Amino acid sequence: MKIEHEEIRKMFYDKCADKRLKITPQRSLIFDELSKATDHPTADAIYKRVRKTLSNISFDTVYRTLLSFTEIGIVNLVEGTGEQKRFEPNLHQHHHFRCIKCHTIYDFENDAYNDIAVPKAVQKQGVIINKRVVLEGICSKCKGK
Amino acid sequence: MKIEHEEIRKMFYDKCADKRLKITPQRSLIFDELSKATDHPTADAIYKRVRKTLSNISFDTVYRTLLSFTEIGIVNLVEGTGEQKRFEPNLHQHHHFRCIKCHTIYDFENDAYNDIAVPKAVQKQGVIINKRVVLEGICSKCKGK
DNA sequence: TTGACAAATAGGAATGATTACTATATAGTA
DNA sequence: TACTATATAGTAATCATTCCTATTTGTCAA
Repeated sequence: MKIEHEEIRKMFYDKCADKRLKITPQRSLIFDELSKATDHPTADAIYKRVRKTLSNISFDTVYRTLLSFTEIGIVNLVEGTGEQKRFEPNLHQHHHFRCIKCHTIYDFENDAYNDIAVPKAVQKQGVIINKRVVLEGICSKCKGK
Repeated sequence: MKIEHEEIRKMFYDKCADKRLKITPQRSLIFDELSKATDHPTADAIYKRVRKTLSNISFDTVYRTLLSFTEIGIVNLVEGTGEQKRFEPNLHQHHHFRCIKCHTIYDFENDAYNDIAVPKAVQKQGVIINKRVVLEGICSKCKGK
């Protein structure tokens, strides 16, 4: 556990250095906070969490930082249908089951999905960077509403 | 072609009657306009199109109507990463290739993707209504920017 | 280690999408 | 045809996101 945390931190430093992003206390904190998160938080949720440590951090900084992290690939934007942006750490490939009632997103891993073949027709249309399966439905909690 | 159009229209009437949605000129027009669309338009884009026919239709009506259609299943909300909501007619199952640069969404059909198996673990978490594969990457247009 | 400078930040204001409100009009039904 | 629940237009309010500016701070080269 400890070791993995160190690895993640090293990846963060390396990637930032690589992409010429300065390591600031704000960025370190935001990265740590999102790395811990398992709930696909919104920018506002992260803002509330980091304010406990850096009480005068601005929302804009949190928001911009999350978008920067997304651009350099250490954070993912979760696909959704137009609500607030939601973020997640980009630590290992996984897929989503999304409840259409409560909008909760459940992560799951699946090797078959990771290895899904890209159709030839699509290969011609561009370069594929990411493959994600989205299962939509109604979760158990909402089913028994 | 003519026949398919009639079928789509019948489906629209049946589904609205079924869900107790009144058939209004506004709704018919919005449905027709989206059915023709192949570009995953935003509510605003649909608003601009229907205004050519109903010049004083309100944006709110268009927006609410699209959301109603989504709820009764004759329209899909396109999964994205937090930009404006985008809509598409729900006429046949398909999948998406999304360019992370220009945000264009390319539709494609693929039987293998339609038939993808739902993991047991997910089956326990809820009822799956929809399966969608999202391929992300950079499209040819953006590649040669 | 220090100084210079591009990059990043806080705070707040502006923008743009979405939702809410209300008086009026209308589709569906008896 | 007349009634009634819905739907609509027009507008206002809300909320997420982005922009702006003066100030601060990492980073890098000397």
